Amino acid sequence: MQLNFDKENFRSRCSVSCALEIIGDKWTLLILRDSIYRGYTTFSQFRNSTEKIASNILANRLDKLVAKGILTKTQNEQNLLVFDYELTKMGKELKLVIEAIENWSISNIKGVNKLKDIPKFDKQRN
Amino acid sequence: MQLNFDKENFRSRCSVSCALEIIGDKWTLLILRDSIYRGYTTFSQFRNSTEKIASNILANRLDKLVAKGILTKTQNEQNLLVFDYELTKMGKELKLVIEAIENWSISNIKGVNKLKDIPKFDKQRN
DNA sequence: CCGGATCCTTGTCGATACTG
DNA sequence: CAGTATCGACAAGGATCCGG
Repeated sequence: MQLNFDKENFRSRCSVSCALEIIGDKWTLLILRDSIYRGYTTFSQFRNSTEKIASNILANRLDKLVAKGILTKTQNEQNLLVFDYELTKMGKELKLVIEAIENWSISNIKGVNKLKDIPKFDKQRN
Repeated sequence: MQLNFDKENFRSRCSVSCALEIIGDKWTLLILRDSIYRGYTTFSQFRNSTEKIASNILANRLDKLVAKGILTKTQNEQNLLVFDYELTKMGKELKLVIEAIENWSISNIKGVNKLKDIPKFDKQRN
């Protein structure tokens, strides 16, 4: 699956600008970080993540990511109350973007934690 | 020069989260795109760029980027009314982030323009 | 418990007009 | 030219509530 410029009414045709309209907000890349690097799939995993996103914002961002084809939403087979949000091919490819951001961060901000040093799941859950 | 986690009061110590608090808003990466890929340096060059940022937002973002050490601000020697905003080493290193975003965009959004295909300066200016 | 929805307050955006 | 001032609209964020 692929997005199409003509169906999205972006504000400009610039590749960077279009991508930022999809992933360039305060929370979306953090959700994707959790999905890609920590393996989170459920609403409450994302909600309880480090930066404490509000549930209404989270629901909104998950919806948008599903609508854009970056995540899929499926009912969990073990627990029917739970939905799993999982990366599509498009979503997995964003790993390179997050990697680039992390590399810049590590080089230029003293004292930050690397993603690989963070436990898959925060202590207070599960 | 380098930023320091302990002096910035970021909301978490995650490398990605910290970086996003600096560059992860709707406009900042577009300003940096213009600086890195188009060689823009002045307020009006940035203001007249493709996506038409409002002048108050632009002023705010330029101030923040200067404060964080990503751009420098110096008075132009030819025209003393003009200031030049130029990339520091930290700023130049963000090219890799923008590149990663562009690569993702080109792979996943049909019909976007590549940065190298965009003229250095938009027609209506200068 | 789980995945939201709703309400409400505060903050930010963005357009326009204006100033030194 | 490089910003400020103002103001309405909208989004963020926090708290709480709710159906399954």
